[in-house]
Amino acid sequence: MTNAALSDSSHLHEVIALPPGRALEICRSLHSAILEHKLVPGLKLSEDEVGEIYGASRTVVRAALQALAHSGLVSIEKNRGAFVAKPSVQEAHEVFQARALIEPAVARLAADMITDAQIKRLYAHLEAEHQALHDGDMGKALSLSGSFHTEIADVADHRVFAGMVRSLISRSSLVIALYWKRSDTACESHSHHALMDALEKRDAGAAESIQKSHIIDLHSGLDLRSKSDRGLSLSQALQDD
Amino acid sequence: MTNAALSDSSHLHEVIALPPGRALEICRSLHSAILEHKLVPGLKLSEDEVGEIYGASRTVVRAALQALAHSGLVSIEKNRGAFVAKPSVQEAHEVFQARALIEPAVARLAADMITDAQIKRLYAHLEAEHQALHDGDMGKALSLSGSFHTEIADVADHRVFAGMVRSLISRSSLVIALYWKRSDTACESHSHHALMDALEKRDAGAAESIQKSHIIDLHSGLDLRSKSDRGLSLSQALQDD
DNA sequence: CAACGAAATATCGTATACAATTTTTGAGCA
DNA sequence: TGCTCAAAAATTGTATACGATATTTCGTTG
Repeated sequence: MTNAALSDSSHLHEVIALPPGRALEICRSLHSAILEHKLVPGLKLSEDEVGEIYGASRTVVRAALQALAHSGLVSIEKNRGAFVAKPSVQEAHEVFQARALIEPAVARLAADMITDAQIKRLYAHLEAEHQALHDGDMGKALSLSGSFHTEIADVADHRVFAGMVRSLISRSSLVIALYWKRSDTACESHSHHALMDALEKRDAGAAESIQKSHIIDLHSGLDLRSKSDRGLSLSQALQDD
Repeated sequence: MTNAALSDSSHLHEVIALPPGRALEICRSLHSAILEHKLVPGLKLSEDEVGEIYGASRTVVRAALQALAHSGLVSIEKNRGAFVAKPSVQEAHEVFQARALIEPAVARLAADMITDAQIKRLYAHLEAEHQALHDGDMGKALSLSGSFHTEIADVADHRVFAGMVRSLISRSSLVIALYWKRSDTACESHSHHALMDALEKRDAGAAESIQKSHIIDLHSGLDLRSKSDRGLSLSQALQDD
């Protein structure tokens, strides 16, 4: 089970705008599952099926799916149903461009107001991330790696930016599921440690520039060539026989 | 009636993530009404009442209200219902801080790729804004003033930023309804014309800095002192008798 | 045997009914 | 008059039923 203290779903209600209840629970559960890559992009989320799994009626499930659709994790097609979203190459670029603009500004804010308790908490988070990697639980490691960013936003105590970051992190998770090309997912934690150093020194400028480099680095770890550039054209595929 | 060609609701489905249907129509209608300050912050949006107005069942109305809740225009309280959102002073600051970061970057992008047809369209938009002011239709003028910003985002052709700008503009409208202190709402259009000059020259740097100044100027037009500073304390109110 | 098309099935869209909760009302009392 | 509390009314939360649309199946035909 995901450790609630280190998961980002505890504040989800602030960005999901759903009142507490079963719809929110289903929403959180699906959210976690998608972030851990247990549900792959494109997978169909049938209302009946989801409802049966959680023991809820379609009314409730629909509310949850619509909430996830609003945050970009699910796409709903009229009269066809809900699917785990499949961000296009274009959207993948846009998500990381937005992160490169917003997250450094958020890191700057966080450096100016972080408390000792929060520093401790973030180190514990890194430790959990490290542990998940050690255990070979990639899904959890990825999810924790993302929620590290949302926790920075929480430190900045800026609801509006925090909401944006949460949404961007979620979509990044889908982008990574679709387009990640690097094998060394572990290198991430190095950047996170560097950011922690800057935060601990309350060095806002350093925090901002480290975060910016980190996002750009992540962006460069994606294979965002268009399909035709990736040799998946029909003619080439047929020649392989 | 709002001119559809100049309203920002035509692209709403992209950010609302609601499939076409009556729910989206209700959503759009309420959205416009809130942006035109026909519905004031804090107003209760009863499901039955809204449903009767639009001739739809509560099921559909609920979907619309939840969509609006997610975009921050409506707040839903468990077992109490939906209300037009009432942003706090803190949130008001945050919304304009976010705009000051994002919109200048968007203006820069827009300057790099704006077409002649889009320039023409934007000038027509400014003309409509001017006309609304001349007619004394404040609600429409305010709404058009906001949608000018979302149209810039559309020019930039960046879905992710456009979605954020749309959401921020909507919330700004609520903030203005609650906290606007300046009487000269017309001065806005001067900034918009200056931005158009920069866009027409494809001067990305100028567009960025003009937009940043414009947002900061708007922010400074708000009275965001906390309640106790505004002389609305209980003791002072009682002394007025 | 592949292509087409119609019936059968499955899934979503919407309305409505009932349960749970909140809000209002007003009777009783100090 | 003003307060308390319980009953009534109103409103939201959820389940279910039915109609509309999409998908699949399968028999027919060229």
